[in-house]
Amino acid sequence: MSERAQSPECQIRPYDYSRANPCIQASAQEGLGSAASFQLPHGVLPDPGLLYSKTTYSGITPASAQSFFPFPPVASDYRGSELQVGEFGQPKPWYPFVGPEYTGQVPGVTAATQPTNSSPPVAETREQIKLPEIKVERDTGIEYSTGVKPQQFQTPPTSAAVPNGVFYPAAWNPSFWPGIAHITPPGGNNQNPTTSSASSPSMSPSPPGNGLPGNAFFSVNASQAPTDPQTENQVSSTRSSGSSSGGCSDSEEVRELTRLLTRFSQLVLIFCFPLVQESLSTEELEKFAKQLKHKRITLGFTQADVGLALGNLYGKMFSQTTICRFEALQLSFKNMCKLKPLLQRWLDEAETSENPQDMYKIERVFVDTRKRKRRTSLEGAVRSALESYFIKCPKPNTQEITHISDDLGLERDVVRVWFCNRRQKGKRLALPLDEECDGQYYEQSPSPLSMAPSPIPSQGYPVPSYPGAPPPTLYMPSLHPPDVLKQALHPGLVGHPTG
DNA sequence: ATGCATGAGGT
DNA sequence: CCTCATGCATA
Repeated sequence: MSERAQSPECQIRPYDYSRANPCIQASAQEGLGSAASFQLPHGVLPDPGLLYSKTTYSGITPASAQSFFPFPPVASDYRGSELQVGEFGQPKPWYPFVGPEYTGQVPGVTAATQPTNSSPPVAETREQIKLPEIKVERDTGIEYSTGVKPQQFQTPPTSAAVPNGVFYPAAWNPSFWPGIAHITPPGGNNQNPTTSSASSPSMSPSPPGNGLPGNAFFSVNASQAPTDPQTENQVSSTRSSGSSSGGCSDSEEVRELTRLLTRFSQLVLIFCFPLVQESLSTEELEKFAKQLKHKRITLGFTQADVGLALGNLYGKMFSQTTICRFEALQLSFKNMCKLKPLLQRWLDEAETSENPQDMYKIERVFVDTRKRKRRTSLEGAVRSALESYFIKCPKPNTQEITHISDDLGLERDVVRVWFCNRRQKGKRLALPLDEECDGQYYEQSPSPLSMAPSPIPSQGYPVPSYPGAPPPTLYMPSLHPPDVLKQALHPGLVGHPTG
């Protein structure tokens, strides 16, 4: 591999994920909780060539900006960037806000804070199964109201394939993440994770439990894997003995305890290992993402297929969206690190198995009981207006949100969510370097919302001059490469009416 | 591929 | 109410 050591100077990537290793740190330190702090070596600079970002941002980049990673092949071109400063000798004209704030979209590594959690709420539910062809109506029109709507997860039409969708009853336990679920209560309730195991099926080709050497940890046996009985006395033993309180003698108990401890430690390893293991660098992630995409395509899988396959492997599936974002390196660094091992395993299996296709192409449909609000589609003008507001104040307070919503005729919540998403997007895409600053990133300063796009009369918002907020115009630096320009063209953003 | 939404954790 | 991870729905 081309690893470059990243000497400070040489650095390659804009911001590198390498710094990261949050996981490791975290685990080492407190065990997962603290992941939040990643820091980059400041010495590292992104390459000059990559500067795009800031600029990009200027325009409020619409979508394209997303490419934060240098990912040539894949879709995006990358420009990364990041640094907030023009270290390269460049002045950073583009910064609208003062320092910390929003620089632009740069690849983002967000400092995350997630402790290991991440198990999606839904997952469990989903594990329910599906029925063969359930066609659910997507929008029943009713959406939000009542009920439950079944959702189906089928491979997209576009996708190549899935001709033979196999449905599996998802029998696994809710434990999506290897071991996690069970860890806690070793003695407690997870007595038999195995229950469902029987059904696990499809994955047959690769033994859930042990097939992968390198990834042993993932074996997750504990959780879902039904198949590996042998694995250390797994559950069965535990469970049986445990339950039979009466029959056990002390020695047995001791043994049992020992076993539990052993198991526990194993689980801990399983759990933590991945974290540690992936001390990935940006480069590695990029490379892996490319590889994944390439192989995936070669093997004929769609992103959705992969997401489903992960469900089969781990009991935790992912959506096409997530896989897509992974390939495009659009997830936070931490998130990338977390998913990489899973995808790696999938890749390994897919490659090794003879006909992965059969194995993995499965369709599952589950029912999700929750109702979801219908997605609001904001008009271009409205978006532009929001962008304008965002430029002025990325983090509006309640009052400001209200103001904006009134002004634009949107629901407050819609506005709030829009800002949340916008910030998230901005972070994702941008900025890595000092994440430490992240807090400051979008500071909530007195926002000068006065700048209403067009219609907005400055209602009474005092317009404190945003400290960092320079004239919007700045955002559109002329520097950008073509792509940037495209983005810039985005309808309203650019113009930002100075209103 | 991406926009808007949801929900778990955190403050 | 925020951030983050994720995903449905859609462009």
